[in-house]
Amino acid sequence: MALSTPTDVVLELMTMGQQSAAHLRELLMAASPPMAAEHGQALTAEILRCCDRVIAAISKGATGTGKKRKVADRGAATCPSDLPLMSSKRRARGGAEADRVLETGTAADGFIWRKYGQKDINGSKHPRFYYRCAYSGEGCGATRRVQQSRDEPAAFVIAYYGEHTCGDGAADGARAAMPPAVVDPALNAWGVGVDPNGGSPLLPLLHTNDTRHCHGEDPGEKSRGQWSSSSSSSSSSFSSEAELGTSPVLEFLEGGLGVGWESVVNYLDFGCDLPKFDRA
DNA sequence: AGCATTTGACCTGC
DNA sequence: GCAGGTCAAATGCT
Repeated sequence: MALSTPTDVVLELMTMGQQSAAHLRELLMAASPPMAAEHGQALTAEILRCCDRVIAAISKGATGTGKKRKVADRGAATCPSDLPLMSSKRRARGGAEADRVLETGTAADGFIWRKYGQKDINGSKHPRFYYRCAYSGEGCGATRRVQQSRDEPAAFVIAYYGEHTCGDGAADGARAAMPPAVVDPALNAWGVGVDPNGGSPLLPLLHTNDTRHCHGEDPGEKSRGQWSSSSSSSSSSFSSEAELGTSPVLEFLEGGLGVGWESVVNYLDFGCDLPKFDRA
């Protein structure tokens, strides 16, 4: 592949996805019964809209302002399926850059996550990563766990816990670019998330009491330093899970909609410089 | 200097 | 005792 940057790759993949969706729509129009065609067209239209938005956003952001942290600029071609290969306690400067994979930053779900832990999980050859909303300092209790799928290494199982109370309005737009493939943890089955409130059918299923759309306060400060250890010692006292039951608020397997989405999501989610949806 | 990231250590539940 | 989840010191980057 001659795609030199992650942005190029994402653009290429999104374009592929866009073409596939367009093709699907044509097929639906030609072959499906009216009802199915109607639903199918709505879905494909949504997919196309998402592709357009992502492409537009990336194109706009591809001009080089990408300034997450340095790591975002490095991992280029190595992002997707190579999960971070941690070496020693601290990666050596310089040398291992090619293998570097960003682990935090803007994710495909539009929220900004910060990694706070990593753990080797029994029976899984891939470690599990723990992320917390970057605005947890403001009391946002959302966390997520990311684990590379054992069966399908190119896919990542992501589980969300807790609720965003950080008022991330910008995330709404970004969220529209989420992959449509959703696993309902209760059903343990694939499906297309349809927002019961009439939102984007591409958005994952959320509990109805999910309060993601919270007050949009200015997240002006771009960084908050170390986690204000307000929760001090009781490490597992995180309450959101208790409030919401034992199952994650949202869980889905990224990579369920074919090569395009899978790859794109992997790129986006692991930090290959998704154009930042400005929170300010 | 300040903030982000890494990762070993610690905590908790089973 | 073990495994999963979290903390926080150490370290790197801007």
